[in-house]
Amino acid sequence: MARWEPNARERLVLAALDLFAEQGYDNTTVTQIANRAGLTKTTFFRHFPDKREVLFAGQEVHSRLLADGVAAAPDSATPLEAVAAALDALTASFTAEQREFGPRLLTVIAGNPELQERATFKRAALAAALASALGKRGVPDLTASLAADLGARAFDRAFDRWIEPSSQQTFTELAREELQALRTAAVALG
Amino acid sequence: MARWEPNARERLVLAALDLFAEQGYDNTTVTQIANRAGLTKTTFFRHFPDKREVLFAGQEVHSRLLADGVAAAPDSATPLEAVAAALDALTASFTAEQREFGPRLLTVIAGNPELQERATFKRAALAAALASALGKRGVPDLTASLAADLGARAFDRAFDRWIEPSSQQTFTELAREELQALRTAAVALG
DNA sequence: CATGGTGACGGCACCAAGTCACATCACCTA
DNA sequence: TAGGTGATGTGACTTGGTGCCGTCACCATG
Repeated sequence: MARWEPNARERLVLAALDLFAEQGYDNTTVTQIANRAGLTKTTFFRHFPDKREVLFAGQEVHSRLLADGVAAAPDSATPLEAVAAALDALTASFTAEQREFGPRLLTVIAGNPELQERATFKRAALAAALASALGKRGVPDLTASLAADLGARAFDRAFDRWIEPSSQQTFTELAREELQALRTAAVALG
Repeated sequence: MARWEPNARERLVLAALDLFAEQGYDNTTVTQIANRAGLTKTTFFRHFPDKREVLFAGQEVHSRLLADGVAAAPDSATPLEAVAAALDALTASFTAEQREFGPRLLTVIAGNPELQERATFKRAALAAALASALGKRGVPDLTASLAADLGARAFDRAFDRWIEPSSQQTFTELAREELQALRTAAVALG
């Protein structure tokens, strides 16, 4: 029999989400999170660099999915088509479990400025990954940066719609819809 | 003779900028900043809610300038024209002193992820203020949000150019140039 | 079977950010 | 001259976060 239960990381995430929802982010200490997961504070910080990150871990994976998606798009693809391909790859990686926890996650984040700050930063990181990947295709910086922003924006809006209980469409379908709507709105700015 | 020298806030900002530049953000304690300014840690936190904010304080003023600038634009103005008017108002409020400290400020921020996070958040707050002001003019949400993002982007890019020693143009001129370039690039995405 | 290495965890001490209650002193006004 | 006000100082406290060291299970190799 094992000395340690498996999935320590996942237990920490779930414990944190529970406690944050129950008593608020500020009123929850890292020690409480660790204890609920049957671990200690030290172990928590071995898995996550700081308290906030327990809700945002794994975004490097998302950045890579986006970058690879852009790189895999055909040479003939326009910048926005490449972004669409990247969103296809990213959204396809999401699971039903992630959809299930979505509303609680957004609620907790919405209730705390520190978490909003981290969320904003992570979103910017995703856009930066997209822009960098587009740049490697030869897309001019300004164009790449704008197309990347539309992609990040489409992802956020699609996520909001996807996690709604009444939603029937797939995450990928929603992201494509949102990107198309953003493209139309952007062109109409001129 | 006074017990306290005046301009405590300003002294704290200058002390912080100096120390961050000298020995790095992480290696500088709030107590050090306060002592260099002839004050104590408690007083520092009476002026700034946290250590990072000493470099970003005063951005609420910027948000208000943008919002008021949008509101003051003529009814006939397009969303981007309203954004341009807001940028005029904001950029006109900057002083030669702010330009002088710009490079050091950006260098310090570039050297620390925590500060980059706060900078990203503040930038998003500016865009949100713009978008909200546009919404009050009846601009649709999507359009307002995109136009606001172009505005925030133009501001950042113009600031980078403005603080360069070789720069001859005014901040306002640079912001208008950048906004125009972004508009062109956005329309070309279609 | 024995030995030693590795990896995940606990325990503990420590530093610095941030909070709070209370004291102090200059300045202003009656 | 007395009292009020506001900015500051003092010191104790909580908590996020780091670092060092010990412990135990597992695994490989002889």
